[in-house]
Amino acid sequence: MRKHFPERTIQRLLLYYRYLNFMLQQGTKMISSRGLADLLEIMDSQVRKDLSYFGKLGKRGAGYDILELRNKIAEILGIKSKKNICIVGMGNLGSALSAYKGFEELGFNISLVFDVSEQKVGHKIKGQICSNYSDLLKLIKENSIKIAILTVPANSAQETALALEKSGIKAILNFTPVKLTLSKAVKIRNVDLALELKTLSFFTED
Amino acid sequence: MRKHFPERTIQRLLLYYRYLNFMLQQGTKMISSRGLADLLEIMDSQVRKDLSYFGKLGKRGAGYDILELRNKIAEILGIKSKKNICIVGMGNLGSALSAYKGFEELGFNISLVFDVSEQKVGHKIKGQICSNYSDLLKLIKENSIKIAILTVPANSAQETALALEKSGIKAILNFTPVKLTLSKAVKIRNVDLALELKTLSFFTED
DNA sequence: ACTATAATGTGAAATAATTCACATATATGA
DNA sequence: TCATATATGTGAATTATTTCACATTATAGT
Ligand SMILES: NC(=O)c1ccc[n+]([C@@H]2O[C@H](COP(=O)([O-])OP(=O)(O)OC[C@H]3O[C@@H](n4cnc5c(N)ncnc54)[C@H](O)[C@@H]3O)[C@@H](O)[C@H]2O)c1
Ligand SMILES: NC(=O)c1ccc[n+]([C@@H]2O[C@H](COP(=O)([O-])OP(=O)(O)OC[C@H]3O[C@@H](n4cnc5c(N)ncnc54)[C@H](O)[C@@H]3O)[C@@H](O)[C@H]2O)c1
Repeated sequence: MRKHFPERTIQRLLLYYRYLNFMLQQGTKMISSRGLADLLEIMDSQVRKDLSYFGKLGKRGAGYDILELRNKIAEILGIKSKKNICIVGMGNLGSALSAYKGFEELGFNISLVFDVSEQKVGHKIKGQICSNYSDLLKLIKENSIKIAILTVPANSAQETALALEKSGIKAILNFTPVKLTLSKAVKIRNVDLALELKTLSFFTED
Repeated sequence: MRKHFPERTIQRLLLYYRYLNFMLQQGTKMISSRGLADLLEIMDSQVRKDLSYFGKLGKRGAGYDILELRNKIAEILGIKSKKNICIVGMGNLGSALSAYKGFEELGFNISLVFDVSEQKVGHKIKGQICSNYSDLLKLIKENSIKIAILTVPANSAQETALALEKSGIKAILNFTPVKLTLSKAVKIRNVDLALELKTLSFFTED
């Protein structure tokens, strides 16, 4: 099985996964590529192509067994094994994210959250006790955490990212509007919400 | 002169815009496509191709005049004219977004925020007085708002989206993990944060 | 058992986005 | 002024992704 799939394919797999789960709850047993495609408003051939990267998962003439396909996708995406993550910067956005159930559903567990502020360190925020940023290196190493969500102010972003790299973090979901510069060993994904809004707005008639 | 460009081009234009602003503050006058490209870690030919969609903006042998280019991009993206937007659902995420300065920098103004909760309606949240969801139609029409950010719970998402459509909204930035079904006249852009995290995680070695 | 219908899996074709390569223009220094 | 270096703008080539088209297999009805 190759390790070079379009990123979009992986993202669609996740969307399939959500719908399959929903259909399971409804008690449906089988679904066709067309059925899935209609739900997502994409082409059925796209669904088949996406799934075909990972083997022959369907049955000609019948479609896909929902339970089987759901489990297969969970396996492909590694959803069964919980991954611990941390959030750095428990301000407006960080604390909102720490309360979000959607991460858990995809196999993540927020096991540490950090801040520098005296008001926050040692206190519960959305059910999580906030750790001190000065213990970042120690705690992340101790807990072997590999993934971090970065929600500190823009002007501390690069510095914080360096600390994360030092502590052994291998992937950062970066919400700051800052281009982080780290070694190639750390994978960075930028989520730029202002950019999302502007893109939407640009392609909208008015 | 719109609509036929890759979406990614528009997004990169925004990133160029941020860097150009920064360089202006530094007092730099000119920048080459290579210079910009290095900052964003992309190809210089990509920068030139992006800009070439909008005319001959540079000077051979010299590069791009930063001020000129910045203004041109602002014009292309329509950043000079403020656009009013609203947020529906002032919970964890909605209230974090309402406090975000990044929207304003790209020409947006959050002029209305809505919730259904008695605790919130009529009270200030992050400096904004929260309006009652039951006044949505009236207030959005009165203020001719065309863009909405949707941050209500998943199970009210579709219903709320329909209300937004009815009130004249033309674009929705949807943070709920729900596929909204509206007429083609309303542009929808989904921001799926769990999906972003999972995509990052999938393509990370461990 | 047979026929009509449904649906997959996959090369091939089409479409989209990126990168290359270079002719052309400008700038700089001797 | 001339030579050299710099850098744009853009077709052409390449690479990536999506869609088509159909041979193949399964199902359901009679
Ligand atoms: N608020 C939003 O909705 C939003 C949206 C998109 C992007 N962002 C970006 O996310 C980041 C955070 O935004 P916010 O609105 O939550 O800001 P905020 O000021 O509310 O929160 C930042 C938090 O980080 C803490 N902090 C500062 N330095 C730190 C460090 N070195 N280590 C750990 N914690 C540190 C602060 O004490 C504060 O609690 C910013 O970069 C912002 O641009 C925010
Ligand atoms: N919290 C996050 O970081 C996060 C991340 C990604 C996506 N999301 C999604 O965003 C949405 C909101 O998440 P949240 O964590 O802020 O939830 P939340 O429960 O904190 O907030 C939801 C708010 O919406 C209000 N509300 C309910 N029905 C409404 C209606 N019809 N009109 C207006 N307001 C209404 C509620 O009173 C509440 O204040 C959810 O769909 C969630 O899946 C949240």
